[in-house]
Amino acid sequence: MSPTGSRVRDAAIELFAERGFHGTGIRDLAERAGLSSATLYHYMGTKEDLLVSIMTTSLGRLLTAGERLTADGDPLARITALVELHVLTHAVRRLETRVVDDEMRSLSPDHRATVVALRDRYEHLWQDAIDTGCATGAFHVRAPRVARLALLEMCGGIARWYTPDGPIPLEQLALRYAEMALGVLGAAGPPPELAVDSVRRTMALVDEIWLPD
Amino acid sequence: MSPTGSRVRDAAIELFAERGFHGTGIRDLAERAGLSSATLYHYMGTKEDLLVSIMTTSLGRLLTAGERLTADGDPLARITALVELHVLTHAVRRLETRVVDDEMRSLSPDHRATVVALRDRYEHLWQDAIDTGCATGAFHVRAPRVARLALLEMCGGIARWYTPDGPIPLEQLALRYAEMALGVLGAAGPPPELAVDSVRRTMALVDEIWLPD
DNA sequence: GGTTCCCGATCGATCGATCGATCGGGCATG
DNA sequence: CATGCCCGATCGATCGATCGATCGGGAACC
Repeated sequence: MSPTGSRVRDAAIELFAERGFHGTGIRDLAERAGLSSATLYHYMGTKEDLLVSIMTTSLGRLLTAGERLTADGDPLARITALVELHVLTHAVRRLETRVVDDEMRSLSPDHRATVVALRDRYEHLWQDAIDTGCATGAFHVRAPRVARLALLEMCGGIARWYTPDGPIPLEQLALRYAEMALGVLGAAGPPPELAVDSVRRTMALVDEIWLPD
Repeated sequence: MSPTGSRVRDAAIELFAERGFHGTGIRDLAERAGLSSATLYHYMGTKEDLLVSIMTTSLGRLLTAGERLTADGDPLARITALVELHVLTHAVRRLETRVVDDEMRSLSPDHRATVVALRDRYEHLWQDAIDTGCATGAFHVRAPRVARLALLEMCGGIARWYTPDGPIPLEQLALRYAEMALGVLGAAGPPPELAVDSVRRTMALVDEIWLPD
């Protein structure tokens, strides 16, 4: 994407996250990007196209990363990696993940269907790890589907309050969330040094997939 | 409130939850309430006044209920009751709790300060129960503040997907969330019959505080 | 001289909010 | 009981502002 195109996208992510899609005007977008409102349309389609593009690329990266992290490993390792991935991305890409999570309702039906399909594929990675863990006896959950929804909300919620200035380093935060998630699933955690290894591996993947832009 | 005033408020809750505050027009509101857009202003102040009123009454009820449920009891009983309360209200009053949780950003600074103050008082009930439980050894959490945030997001998230038609009765759902919350806190759960008693008591309080309208 | 980039001007539509006017039912006065 | 008045409730019309989007043309670069 052209440098100006990226500026437009970044401005949109900031404003959509801050004020919401309907709360952001074309002129706000243009001002933030340092362009006239007319020039904006040289770099984007409609305002909704811009939203859809932000959501699909963000969700697409999350899905790619999730698939790589769950390609092998036992259920405990897989769910741990997914929790770390979800927490880390929602922290380091706080604004765009908020847009993805909060602006689904602003999409027209067909666009929404596309985005929901992506989200469902991602959430299936979680459900599969949880169900397998329940079957092997690694997890003890009475309602696996509810557990998936609860975990996703819990981990994604970090985007609503995280700031890099907080007292707890991000790596520690991811460890805490992994511990809490295993508590939700009624599972015993791995030895601490293995947990740290897992977080470092996940952080490296997040850097690899999210940094090149 | 007058019957028509209630109709206006109900319409606003539905539309704000469905389309967002900025996504809802005065004329949408009027149509849903069965009035002209002019008549709307006989029953409300500005559109934002309507939003503030919805948020403060909803949060006020939650705070009242939370204070009553945590007036006595050990930390485990208190956090269990808070989880049940949060889950039950976010399920039975799904729309208005979504408005409270999602539309904070649509408020002007002074109105937001009012609502945030209410929310902070409510969340302090959670933090106090968690901290006390950590001090007495009932809970085992490395980062109590993070645990509070994680629990609140996990429990409130039910408003994003709950429907009464689901396969799991609401009472069971509350029990599952209480179990998961104790897992997050590293606490042993109470015997099943005590847990059921707690949920029934919380459901009765929710009915008492939320039904009279 | 075509292509890319950019903008001032402007479009019709819709926004939140207000206007003056009307209707009808209670209520005090005679 | 009848009359005249008041007022809550309601509406159609309309306000100025802003919305998302488009146009034709200028400037810069290859």
